Amino acid sequence: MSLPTLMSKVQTLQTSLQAKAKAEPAFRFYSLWDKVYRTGVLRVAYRGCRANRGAPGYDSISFKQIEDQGWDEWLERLQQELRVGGYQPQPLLRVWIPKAQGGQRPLGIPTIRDRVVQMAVLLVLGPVFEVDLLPRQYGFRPGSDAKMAIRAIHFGITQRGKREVVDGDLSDYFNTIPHGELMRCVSRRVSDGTGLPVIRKWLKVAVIERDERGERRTTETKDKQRGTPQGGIISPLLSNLYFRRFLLAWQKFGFGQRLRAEVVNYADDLVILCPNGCGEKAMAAMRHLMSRLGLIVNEKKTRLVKLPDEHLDFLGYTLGQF
DNA sequence: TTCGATGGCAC
RNA sequence: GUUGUGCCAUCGAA
Repeated sequence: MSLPTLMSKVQTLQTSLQAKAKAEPAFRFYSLWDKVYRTGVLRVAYRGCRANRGAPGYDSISFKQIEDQGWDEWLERLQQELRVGGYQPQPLLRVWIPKAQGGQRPLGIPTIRDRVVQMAVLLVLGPVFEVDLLPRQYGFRPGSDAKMAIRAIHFGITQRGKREVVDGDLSDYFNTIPHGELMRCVSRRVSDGTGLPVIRKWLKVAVIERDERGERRTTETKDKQRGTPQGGIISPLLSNLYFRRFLLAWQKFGFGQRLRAEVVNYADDLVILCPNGCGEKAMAAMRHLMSRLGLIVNEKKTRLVKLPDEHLDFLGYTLGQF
């Protein structure tokens, strides 16, 4: 079948899954795995991974090697494994990259094989969870970008008169997300007996670090029962899914109404727009809820900004001096 | 409008 | 030695 046809078939699948999720907010999808290993989904997933032109993982197998050997046969073998349930994720390759503000960030690079499977799962699960994510979550989402988040903040400041802004930052967010709680977020929509264990394995796979002396194997996420790999294809979605819990708690405990405080979220960054006199309370409430969620508020980077005297730096923009 | 390449930005 | 999601821009092919 031609590539455009496969693409449209995948899109049709995605829109129907999303429509189902939208129509039934409490529906749990019980047969998602059989969609993950559909030929169309796997081919689109492979192509999507290749478009990134990313480096190989632990097994050192590159896109070129896969294609020299025959990529459709490679995909068929993978499909067979996924179908009979023999699929096991390979370890992640640890690479340290320098951060912009200094320090180093640990990447966990999956093998291309695991990246393709994760992409296939994202193609299927993404449209489902997209329905559940909240409007003020702007990071990592189709059709949304940093500029929209900035516009929302700007609107809150100028049109709604919010003059106290909590600039919140979480320390090492991806690596601190608790597995149990996260899997509960996934299980709210997914009851698939094959898919859920695979996602859990992705969270818990070993990490291989290479240096001059050789290889070192660690099982940090399995031991701490926390963290989603920085480099995993579904990690951004999972991070949004877990941050949603904070926003739901914010709603549930009535901080939005009581303090008239609106939260805007982009990945691990958040801003709380508050009227005069509410900023300190909102910041304290945020700290409390975050610790309840097992997350670490970065005290050095979290602060209360009082406009218009002070300004706010967020997502590469500076707000407050108009 | 939809795919391929290149570059940039946010996290 | 550099993963990932999303967005934007340019070029190319239909």
